[in-house]
Parts: sequence; C-alpha cells; structure tokens
Amino acid sequence: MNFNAVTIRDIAKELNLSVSTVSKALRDSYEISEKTKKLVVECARKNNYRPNPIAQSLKQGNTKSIGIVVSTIENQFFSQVINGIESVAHKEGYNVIITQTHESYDLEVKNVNHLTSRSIDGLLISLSTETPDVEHLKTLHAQGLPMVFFDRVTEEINTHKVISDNYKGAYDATKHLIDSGFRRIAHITSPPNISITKERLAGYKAALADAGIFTPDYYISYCPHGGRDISEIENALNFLLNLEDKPDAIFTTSDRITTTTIFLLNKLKVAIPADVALVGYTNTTLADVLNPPLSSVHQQGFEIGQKATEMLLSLIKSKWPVTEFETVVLPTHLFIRESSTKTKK
Amino acid sequence: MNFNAVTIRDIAKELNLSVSTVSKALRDSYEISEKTKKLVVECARKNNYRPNPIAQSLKQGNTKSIGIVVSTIENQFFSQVINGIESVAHKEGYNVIITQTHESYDLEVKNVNHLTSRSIDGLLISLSTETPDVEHLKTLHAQGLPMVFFDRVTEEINTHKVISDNYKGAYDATKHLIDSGFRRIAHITSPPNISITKERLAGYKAALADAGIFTPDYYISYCPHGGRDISEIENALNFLLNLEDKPDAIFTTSDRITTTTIFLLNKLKVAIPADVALVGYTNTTLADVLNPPLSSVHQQGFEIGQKATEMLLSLIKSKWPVTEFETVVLPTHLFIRESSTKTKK
DNA sequence: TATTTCTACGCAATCGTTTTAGTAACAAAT
DNA sequence: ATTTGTTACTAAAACGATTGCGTAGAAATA
Repeated sequence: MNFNAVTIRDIAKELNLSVSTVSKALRDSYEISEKTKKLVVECARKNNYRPNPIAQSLKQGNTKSIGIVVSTIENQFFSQVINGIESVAHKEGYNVIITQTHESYDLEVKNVNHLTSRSIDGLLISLSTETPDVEHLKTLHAQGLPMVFFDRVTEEINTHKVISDNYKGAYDATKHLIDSGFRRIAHITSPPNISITKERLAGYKAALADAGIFTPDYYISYCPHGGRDISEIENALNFLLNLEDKPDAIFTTSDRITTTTIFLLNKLKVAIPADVALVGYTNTTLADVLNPPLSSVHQQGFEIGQKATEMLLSLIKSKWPVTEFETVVLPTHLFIRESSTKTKK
Repeated sequence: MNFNAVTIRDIAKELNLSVSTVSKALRDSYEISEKTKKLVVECARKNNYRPNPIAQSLKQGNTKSIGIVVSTIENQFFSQVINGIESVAHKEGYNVIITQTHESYDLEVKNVNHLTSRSIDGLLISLSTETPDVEHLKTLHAQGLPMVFFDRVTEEINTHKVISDNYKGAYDATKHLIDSGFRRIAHITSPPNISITKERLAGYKAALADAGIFTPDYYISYCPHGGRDISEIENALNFLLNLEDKPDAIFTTSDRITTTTIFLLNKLKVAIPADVALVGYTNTTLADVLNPPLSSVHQQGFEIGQKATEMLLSLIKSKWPVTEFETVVLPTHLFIRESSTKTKK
C-alpha cells in the first residue's frame, strides 16, 4: 500500500516547466515572473500539493522537530511540561516527538538513538531514574546535537538546564510540617543518583537541622524505580509504620510516589493526618479532591517546558557554537491542605 | 550549528570502496564477501556510523513512524491508550509521534497536516470535540493514508475502528444508580456531535426507559468544549442544583468532566452521595483516593491502544488495498465506590 | 547596428541511502 | 577454444526538493 502524493515534478510536467522553476515559484523567488508564479501556485493548490518534508529535511539538513524524553506522560507534571514545550515549539514551526523511558535506562538509550541522527534538530530530556551514566548523551553532545536538560539533570554535560528550586521546595515542605508540630518526619524518595532526589533530600535535611531536630537515617526510604512498582512504596511504608518510633509525618517526592502513598495509607486505614501527616511533590490537578485534600509542593511544569524550549531553540538557531550555558531555576509553590494539618487528639 | 554525522560515503572513502559496496555490506548482502563485510562493519562501528533515517525514508518511501492525534495527554485515558500504542509499535520497529488537539478543530487540522505527506506511515486518531466534519481526513483517506479511529470515531470514513462499549458502559452506570435507589438522574456530557456522546447518551436513556423512569430533557447538559473550560461545567452544575426538581444523582462522561464535577461539588460543599450521587467515566488511577471514592466507568485504554495499532500496522503492511473493515468493541468496567452508595437519611 | 544588461527560465549537482544493471576476473564445463 | 557460471565488486539512477550557475531572448544602451 503506498500513499502517493503530488510532487513538484508532477506540477512541472502539467505546466511544461522545469522542476526548478516550479520550486522557485513556490518559494516566491525573484527569478520567476509573476505570471508564472501565479500559474504554479494555482496548479499546486488545485492538485493539493504539499512539499515532502522528508525530502526537505534531507536537503536542508534540519527536520524542524525536537525530541522529548520523559519518564512517563501519565505523570501530570510531565504532561504539563510537554504542553509548555508544545506552546513554544509550535509557535516557531517546530514539531515535537515525545518518547517515554518508564524509568528504564535501556529505554532511554533506545529512545535517544531513535530520535537522533538527523531525525531531530534538538533534544529536551529529563533523565530516567535508572540511568547510571550519561555516556550515550555525551557522544551526541560532543557531535554537536543541541540539548537542554530539565527536571532531572546531570552535571556531567555542560549545556542549558531548567529545574525547579528543589532544595527550597523540600525545605518549605519540611519546615511546614515542623511548624505544624510534627517532629518525626520521614522521607520517601527516588534513588539518590538523580539530581532531584539529592536536592530535595538536602532541603529536607536542612529544614530538620535548622529546627534542631535529629532524624535517624532509616527515616529516609529510597524507591529503586522511582515508585514505578507499587511494591517499592508498600515496603517503604510498612517499614516506617512498624517502627517503634513511627514517624508522625511523611514527605514524599514525585507524583507517582506521592499519589501512591496516599492510596496505600487509605488502604491501610491509616488516618491522615491524625496518624501520619503527608506532604508531597505532585502536580496532580486532583490534590484538592483527594481524601484528605493533599498538601503539595507544586512545580511550574508548563513554564519549565516553555523555558527549556526557548533555550533549545536558541541553541538550534545559533550560528556559532555556544559555550556559555545557563541553569534556570524556577520557584515551587507549597499548597497547604488538610493532609498536613495537625489535629488535636 | 550543524550536527555532522558520519555517512556511508566517509566509510567508502576510508576503505577505498564504492558507496554501494558499503551499503550492501552493512545490509549483509550476499553479493559481498565475508572479508569485506567484516571490514566495513568494523569501520562503521569504529566511526560510530548511524544510517540517516531521513535519507532512508526518502528512498524507501516509508518513515517507520505513526502519528497519533488525541485531545490531550493530560487525560489519563489517553496516556494509557498511548502506552498501549507504543507497546505494539516499538515491538514492530515503529516510532510514534504524539500530537494534541486540546479539543480544537483548527489544531486537529494543523496536526494532521503536520503529520502527513510522507512523514508518517499511518494515523491513529480520536476526533476532537469541536470537529464539525472530517473532510480533512477524507482527502487523506482517499489518497491512501492508512488510518484507524479509536474512542471518538466517525461513520463517514470506512476504515478500522476501536471503541469501548459506550452504550453498555453508560447503561450499566445508570442502571446502577437506579438500582441504588436514585430516581432523578442527570447527565453531564460532551457535545452530541461526537460518537461517544451519542452512544453514552443512548445507554443512559435506555436504562432510564427500561426502568420506566421519566427524565426531563433539561437533565442532560452538554459542555461545548468537552469540559476543557471549567466554566462550562460550573454552569451545568449550577443549573442542575438550582432546579426545583434537583437531581439526586449525576452521571458524567469523560475524565475531564468527571473529575471537574467532583472538584466543583466539593467546592460547593455539596455532599456526595448524600446530596447528589456521582458516577462518571474516568480512567484516573486516583478514583479510590478521591473524596469520596468515586464510582467510575473504566475503559481498557491500554488494550484499545494495542488493538488500534495492530490494525493500523496490518493496513500499513498490506500489499493490497484493504476493503473489509472491522470495528472492535471492548468492554467497560463499572467500579462501584462510595460516591454512588445511597445513604440512609 | 553592435554591444551590454536584464529577465526569466532550465540544467545539473546536491542531501544520504538503496537498488538495478552492469562488468571484470577467474573457474568450470562443454 | 569457447561457452557458461560465479564471485565480488562498481556505476549510476533513483527518492523529492533546493539552489548556484548558465543562457536564450528581449530590452536598453552606445
């Protein structure tokens, strides 16, 4: 089955002109007379001619499309980022190609390979939880592929980056729990190899330290796959809830971990916040409607996507190799709801 | 800035061979000796050669990628469908390009145009709420672009389709409300021009008719943009709640409308289900954790994506024009939770 | 009239790969 | 000695669009 489109050659034949004349006429070249231009344009319209973007890409060396790598679009944070990316990209005539890693390193490598080699002009990437190193990206970066990191970044590649103020987001959330009277505050998070984990962990620890609260290491629970598997979170929760010095509050990172935690606590009939309070990173639009309404650290997903795309497009369009790079840090917002409000016993 | 990759010509030059020999060696042709093959493969590996997919597409007339058009990936139903699509597509070596219409007809036309003209081998599409006609797709279909509709389909184009059993899903949900003792059951839905609205509306009406319950037309409220704007749903709700014969239950369609309705009812301090019960179409993974836990009609999103992709690939791969088309209907599942459980007053 | 300048178009190369149609070198069969 | 076959390679033409360069013919100038 082949989907045969009208080519520039067909038009040339129909009008008894050369292909170059047709091409130039369509591109409104000064070399072509107004009369011929009109003729060609009319004939193209009539035959519903559309230039073959593949051929154009091959000739011009660009594809007018940018690749996106995220862990999963089911995560509302990422779908909001993607909306931001699209809003800028489409305005500039760029297409986007979205791929998902589902937190797997293999899939990340596969997706990046799929996207590259001239089938994209630039790359927007948030690293997968399981990614141990960035060699696959270093090569591409060295070859000159424009790339911008967002959310989960790496220090090993020197390029533009856009992140949330993860430290402050975590600090604020933890401080809020402390100010609300909680003292045994646990933390469930992703593996410590990714940037967001480190930064949020630092904010959490700093808030506790500033308040002079000692917190044992076993209050910090890492989910190897970033909460992809429910069992990771189940284990973390069971461990924490069975401790002798059971925490009275939990601070979670990432949409998946946060929403799964509230799900599991409900299932275990642990009252929130009476038994355990909860604050978590999430961009779900349903935080208000959860049971109980969930205190959340919200990131500016849409804006992160916009900013990252602007930076990427500037790299793509730059005539000179860019050597000065920037890391943009956007603020987070803490929304205080019932899940972290101290109840009088 | 140009991202310069190694080409087959570079390898040919380095080894003093012709480009055709290199190409054939890499494609493991019988025409090339084992010795030369080894040489070429090794040289390619060393230079990190990757074939330019753009050039391959141009030559071979296929792109090994399929286009997806959905209203928005923020909707969990669609992100689940996309996961299903990817699972099949990737296994067969196909890439996917996701685009969003945000329920706009203009964006749908724009996206479809972007995707076509040889930059995709086939199209998977769920129509936008605002799409008044499918002329933009008819042309492409006539030109031979393989396409499969899912979720929101049209009768005007004869091709494969994959849908949920919308009639039964709505019938079951409505019947459940009736069986639970509700009698004044309202319906908030998308505009009646799209397939899912019609089918669900029919199921809703049939259930009421079968139970011998008369329901006034003003119990049915249409959201022109499928709930994209919160005001649409706010208006619908205000109207219904201020009626003299105020409904005692609401049945909603679509993720957006459903989750926004529960949000607004909470905001208006309308007790669910005491004041108004609620059942809605949604695929959110958070239905259990909502306040109250939300009774839902769940669709097999992942499976819909899988099935649609299998059908599309069969169209793409078919050597002959396909004339026999099939509409696959997958079952829905009703999950009964607190939001529709009659409370004793 | 002879020469130069313009105008409006065509030719051919190019992007990187694949593929058809050769062909040179040598061996085997007639 | 001639035909036939094999092997292992190359040349060149695609795919569809773009673009630098060349040029016929008309118009302007000397």
